[in-house]
Amino acid sequence: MTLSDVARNAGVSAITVSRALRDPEKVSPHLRDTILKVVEDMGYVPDLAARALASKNSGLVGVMSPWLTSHAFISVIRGIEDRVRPSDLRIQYASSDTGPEDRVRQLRFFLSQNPAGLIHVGQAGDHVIDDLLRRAPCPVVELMDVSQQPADMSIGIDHRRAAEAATRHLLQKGYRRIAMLNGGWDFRAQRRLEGFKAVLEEAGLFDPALVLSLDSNSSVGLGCHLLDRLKRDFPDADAAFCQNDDIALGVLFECQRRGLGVPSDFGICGFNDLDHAGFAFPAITSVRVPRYEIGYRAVDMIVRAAASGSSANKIVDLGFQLIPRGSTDREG
Amino acid sequence: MTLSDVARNAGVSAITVSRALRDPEKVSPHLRDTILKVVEDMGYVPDLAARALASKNSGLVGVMSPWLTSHAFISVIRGIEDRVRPSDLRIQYASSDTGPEDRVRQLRFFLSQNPAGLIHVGQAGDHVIDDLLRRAPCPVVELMDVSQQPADMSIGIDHRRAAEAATRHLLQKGYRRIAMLNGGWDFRAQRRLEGFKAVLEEAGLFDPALVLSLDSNSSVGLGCHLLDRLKRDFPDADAAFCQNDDIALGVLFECQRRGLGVPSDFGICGFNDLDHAGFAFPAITSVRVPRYEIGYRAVDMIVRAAASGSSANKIVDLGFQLIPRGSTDREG
DNA sequence: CTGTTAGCGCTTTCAG
DNA sequence: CTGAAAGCGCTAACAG
Repeated sequence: MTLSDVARNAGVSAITVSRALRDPEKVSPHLRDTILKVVEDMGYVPDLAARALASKNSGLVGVMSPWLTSHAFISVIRGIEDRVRPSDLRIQYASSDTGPEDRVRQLRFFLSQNPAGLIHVGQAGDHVIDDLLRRAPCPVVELMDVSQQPADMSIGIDHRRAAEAATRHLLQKGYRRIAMLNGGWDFRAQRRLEGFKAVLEEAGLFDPALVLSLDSNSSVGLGCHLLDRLKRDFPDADAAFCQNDDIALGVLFECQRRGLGVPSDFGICGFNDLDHAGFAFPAITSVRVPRYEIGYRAVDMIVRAAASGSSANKIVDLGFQLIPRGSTDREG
Repeated sequence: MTLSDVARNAGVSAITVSRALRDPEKVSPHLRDTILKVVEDMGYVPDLAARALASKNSGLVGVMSPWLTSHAFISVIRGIEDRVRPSDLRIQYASSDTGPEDRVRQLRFFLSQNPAGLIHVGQAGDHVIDDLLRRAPCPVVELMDVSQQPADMSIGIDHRRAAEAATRHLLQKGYRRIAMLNGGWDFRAQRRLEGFKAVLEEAGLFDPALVLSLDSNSSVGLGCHLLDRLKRDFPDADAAFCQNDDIALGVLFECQRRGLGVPSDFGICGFNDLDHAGFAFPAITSVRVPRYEIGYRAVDMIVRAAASGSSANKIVDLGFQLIPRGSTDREG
């Protein structure tokens, strides 16, 4: 069933039906009602491929992230979806955690579809990707560290400063042998390491041996494992800055298993302020990142850039917030 | 830049370039190499909208779920992505947790795109949706309880039997005042309630007052909250069958906060066997659902159905597995 | 194996 | 406010 079928039944031309559907204002009220009724009755469904081809406007926003399936990204997705719903855009997600060549392939796929916008959770230093993003014929928002120059626009927080705040907090609470526990070393994690290192060096307390990392598909398990290794090799370690709250949760459990008192014997600070952090026992100190808002505003930036026709290299720093809780709550 | 541009530069006709790109076998090796080189040099990117329009084949698989952003769905997505990657399909996700009319809108959106397949995480009893799915001109896989008749195909587990197994386990361990703690009551949760109820009634131990539920956007917080309410109103409650592992985690934390011994004073059984269940202290007994495989095979079923042209009302029961752990490990 | 012709379903552009 | 004509970029179907 096509637009012409509807047009015939309504006694008008195809283009008028098209207008009644997309731009009701441009059709006389009477005709509009007739047409919309026929559309309804026939159960007509427009063909988006044809529409995209004819108008060179797909209404599609591509989201590309290596962490599509991470707990932290869930809130970002919620924000994205909420902002998209009232618009006439659609979102298509692609995970890019499968090596650089696949990443390029995914991006090409998006570009094949005349996207209305692109949201990219960056991997640093991939020139091919950077180039493609820079040339993309649509607004591009990078969800990343705001300290970097984006291809087009970016939104996020300053991860280095967030790490500094967390590390200072641990120092203030009197912890002295502070470890940093990590999953993979993506760009953000590296920025956090810089902040962590800078603050501890200033205090004369930085020990590179206390920076542990390991790839694992279970973050909670990783936390258990890393604490285990840490306490085995460095029994005097007295706190951990964990790169996400799942790791922090694993560390907490492992402390409980070993009978290590938290926060008295060992302090734990997480990152992201996921759901469970505030409800754990003890509750886990964490760095709150406005993830929902990052997703929401990323789409918003695309909508606005598309409307105004220019994006003006916008960089939005949404800021973070350290949330002190029981897991570090002892006298400094 | 279009196919014709490439064709001109390669000194062939457009259709030959088209074939070299999609069906290299059908073009002579020499010509193929020439063409692919020109494509590469020019950085030609095919227009998927035009392709979809001309071939009536979008290569798009729609995934619609009310839990796109739930922890349990993450593994399903991983399975989906892994199976899609080597194929020439693309996935588009839509969340459908925003009311029935929006759900229909989302589905229509997919249908507007000539999807190659549809994956639907079902909400029971929505006739409009059921109808649309039944009429859909493509393979449809429902991720749901396998006890139901699907519109086309379905894959999953039998939630009622899973709940029976979990409840029996709690009985075996000597728990007698067993509560069921729940988020929303979707279809699966209702099936689980049936199983829970049946087993307890058989033992003469079912008490409807011990079935608690509450909507909340924080599952861990919900677990804390529900345990709180449970112990306040029913101090003799001695175990909880939680509808997911996040709730179970909240219950565990709340028990710790109250000084309730787990598993001695209170038994906890979760559902899904999420990452953290096995690493908690004590580790949390849970029901393992093959979520990754459900996603993987769902796409596989679509691919096969598309290839064979028929789906034959396939229903695949992947089975579950009760994983007994510390949180219920006491002498019966 | 390669090319020609026609047309997918819609929208743009330009007339009325 | 409405319509006619043309064409978006690609591929099916047929021919050579």
